[in-house]
Amino acid sequence: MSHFGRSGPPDIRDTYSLLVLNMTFRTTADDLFPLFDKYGEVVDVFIPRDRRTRDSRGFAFVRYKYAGEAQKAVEKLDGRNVDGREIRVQFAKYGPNAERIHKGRIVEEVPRTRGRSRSRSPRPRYRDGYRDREYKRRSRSRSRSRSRSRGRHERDRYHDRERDYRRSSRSPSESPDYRRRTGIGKYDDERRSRSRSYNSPSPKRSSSPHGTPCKGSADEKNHEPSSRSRSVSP
DNA sequence: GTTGAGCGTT
Repeated sequence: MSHFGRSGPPDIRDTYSLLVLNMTFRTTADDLFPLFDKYGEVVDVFIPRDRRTRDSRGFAFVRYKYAGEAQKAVEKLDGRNVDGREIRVQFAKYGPNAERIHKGRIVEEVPRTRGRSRSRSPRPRYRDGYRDREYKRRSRSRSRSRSRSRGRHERDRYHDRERDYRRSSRSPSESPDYRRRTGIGKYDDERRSRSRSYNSPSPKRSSSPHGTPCKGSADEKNHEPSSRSRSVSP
């Protein structure tokens, strides 16, 4: 029944997309469909989810067949309590392929890179950039609210993914060990050799005389005797 | 198990 979003976008030619925000992370399309279907013909309900965890991201897209119904749903369902949380319903602003949408309807298709459209719009991300800058300026002791949990977790997850991918290296040729073994990493050897020549104390080492007059020196001092005397043996 | 501004799919 509600296999929306399972086979890709059905037909967004003459549909009006609504963006549902502030909904629960556990709300699914099955929960939204009946709600929105009561106010009009819902063509598709899609909830962007994580690619790996398949977790809901907290918002959904509801496509209506007619703008009037969509508008009605926006007026009626905006602020409706769903699963113990007031959802925010509004017209989608951007399409799946970054098309410009007006009132939920695509009014400007995405310019294909056919070469014809030489006058490609720079399409600057003022939103992200501005937000980032503002966030940077507002940071310091402003770590309140502004849940960027997704971003942080996303990075960590991606890191984990990369690590997993590396660990499960399908072909040994992609393994660094293999590269070094084959001799491709001779540069690494050279670099390592040069780096290994720590006979001459490089000034950029951890022990900077007048670089880290902080507790680092204290720690070193603290660790020096124990490490040198090495009297602490099991 | 958590999270809370946002704009999207095999």
